[in-house]
Amino acid sequence: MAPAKHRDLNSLPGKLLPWFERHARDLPWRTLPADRAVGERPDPYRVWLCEIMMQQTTIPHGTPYFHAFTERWPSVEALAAAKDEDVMSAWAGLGYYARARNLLKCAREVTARGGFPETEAELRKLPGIGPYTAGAIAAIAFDQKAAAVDGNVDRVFARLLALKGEWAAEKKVIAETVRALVPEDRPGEFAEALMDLGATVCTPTKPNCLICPVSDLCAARAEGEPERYPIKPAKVAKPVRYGTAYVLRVKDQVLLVRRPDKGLLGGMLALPTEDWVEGGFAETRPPATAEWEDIGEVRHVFTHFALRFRVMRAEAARKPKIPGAIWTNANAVKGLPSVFEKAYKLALK
DNA sequence: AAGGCGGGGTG
DNA sequence: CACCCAGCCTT
Repeated sequence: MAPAKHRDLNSLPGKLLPWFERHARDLPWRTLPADRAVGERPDPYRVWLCEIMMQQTTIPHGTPYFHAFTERWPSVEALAAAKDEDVMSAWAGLGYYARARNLLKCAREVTARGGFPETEAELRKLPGIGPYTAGAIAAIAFDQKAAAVDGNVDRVFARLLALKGEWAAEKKVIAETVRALVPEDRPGEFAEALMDLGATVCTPTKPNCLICPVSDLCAARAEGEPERYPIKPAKVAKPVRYGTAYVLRVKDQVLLVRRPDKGLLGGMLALPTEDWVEGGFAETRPPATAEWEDIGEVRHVFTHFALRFRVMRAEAARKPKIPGAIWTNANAVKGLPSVFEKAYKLALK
């Protein structure tokens, strides 16, 4: 039996936590080490909200949304009582809209049961809470001995251990390694410290090993090319899809629709559009008969394809009967996902 | 295990 | 252009 790789890292928490006391990022949802030391704990609602919001999202992009949500819905009960369309609208532009749908589901389940569960296993059962988020909430909000392994932590440990194997398998090694290192007394600070190390020191392209508190433990550093890790599979090229958005004006109103809950941009307010296809622009099927004018094109990149989006505009004297139509004041349009926001802005010119 | 699912910032 | 980011869910 080979010795576990984490055996070499037993001194890591003792080096990392003192560093964190000096260099923790002061984020709006955090309770810093000095305040934790005198017994303060973060509000579980804010911890949960920020964790969901920051999934696959940069802190600068997500932070304004965190402020907007906590101001408008200060508690999980307040959020649970919100209207679906208000929450989806407030989430517009943040992306991964299934998060917003699950956020509401989760808020309502939590409110119904009288508060957040405190263990990783129970948190994991709630919608939108996966392995990372369950560990993060349990550790940060409830002082549970749980690990929070996000992209930062994956990168840090890929380097500490100089992992060269298949990435999906190595991520499991990392998860077990981190789990074994979580200190009993300060699991939340340990989770935040690892993330901060990855975000501010052990960065993707130019890790700053000279200021790293655990560089002496790092196998990749010893090899000399830490930036070579993590070794991930090559990404496949994104195909291009083509689509058309329709901006139909009737006096001061514009035609919007709501997309079905499942699938791309699910549950979001949108401009009418057909399915987007590869190979070129298809025949147009506008939502109403009118004098349609080709306004131009916007481009947008999604996770697994790029979109060339042609924008058509027309003006009608009266509102045609259109099932599902959401007629909206043209100057008060809000809550559109970015791709439709781009298209609509083009049509306003 | 693999693929769907946003958006913006950075080099 | 590519890669990355406080990942989760479905199939």
